[in-house]
Amino acid sequence: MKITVDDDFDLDKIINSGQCFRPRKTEDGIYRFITGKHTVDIRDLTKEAGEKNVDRATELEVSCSQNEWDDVWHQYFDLDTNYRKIRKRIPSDDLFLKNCAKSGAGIRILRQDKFEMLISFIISQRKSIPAIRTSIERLVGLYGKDGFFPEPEAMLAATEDELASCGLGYRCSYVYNAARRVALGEFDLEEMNNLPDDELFDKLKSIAGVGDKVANCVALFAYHRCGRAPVDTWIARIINEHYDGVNPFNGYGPVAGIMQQYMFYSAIR
DNA sequence: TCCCAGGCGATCT
DNA sequence: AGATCGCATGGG
Repeated sequence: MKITVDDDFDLDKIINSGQCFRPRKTEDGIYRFITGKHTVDIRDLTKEAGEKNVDRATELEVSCSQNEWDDVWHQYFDLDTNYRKIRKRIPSDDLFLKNCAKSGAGIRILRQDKFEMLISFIISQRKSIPAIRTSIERLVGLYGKDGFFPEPEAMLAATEDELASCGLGYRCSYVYNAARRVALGEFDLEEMNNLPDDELFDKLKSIAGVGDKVANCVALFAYHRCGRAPVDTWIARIINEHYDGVNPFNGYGPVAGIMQQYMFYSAIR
């Protein structure tokens, strides 16, 4: 089925923007995304035709039905938000950000699975992105069904040796305890969707292994709190080198997280 | 082999 | 509050 997206939309940038770890591009140029119990294969017909242009629409060929696209993937890719408009509203005196946004045009802030983001970003601390991917895929292999990310309940049966075999190292107890607390209902990740940003942030941080950075990543990439801007080593370096050590993200208001993604992508690519 | 990775918690001052 | 330090593995 064909889908037209009349806004910034670049799947290569999305899967390489560090916000997701499982989506991949196959050798045939097909992008595979998985969220919850849904999988979709996408081809970018515009890119294949060599006609990719940030100011024009993108034609996609998707493997799912129109209903599934509308119910799942439309929201997942945040297609109700106009990124082009947001990107062009960046004031020209912030030249560094403007250049980052130019190189990152096409990135979207995905609405990803809450439990998957929580576990993934707990794992992410002090790991390279390839190493994060390896650990997550091992978790999926051990506790997931049919290639989907594990249910929290499935991880209750985990042993320390099994988790260690996923390369989690000292994060084993963090991952196990987070999964246990979600499985036992101590943390209702869906209910937390109703909390204001600050309360969501504090609640996430009450999980061992979740600090400022991980809590902001979960808030941004699972709860779509686009005013949150995670500060990691890359962003900290940018703040020091380009903003005189003063965190600029408060000034970006409700789109701070989007600006953070442009900068992060620009830094790691 | 060596170095460091999308940080965090504990333990200081 | 702010600074420092140890931490388990895996990529490059």
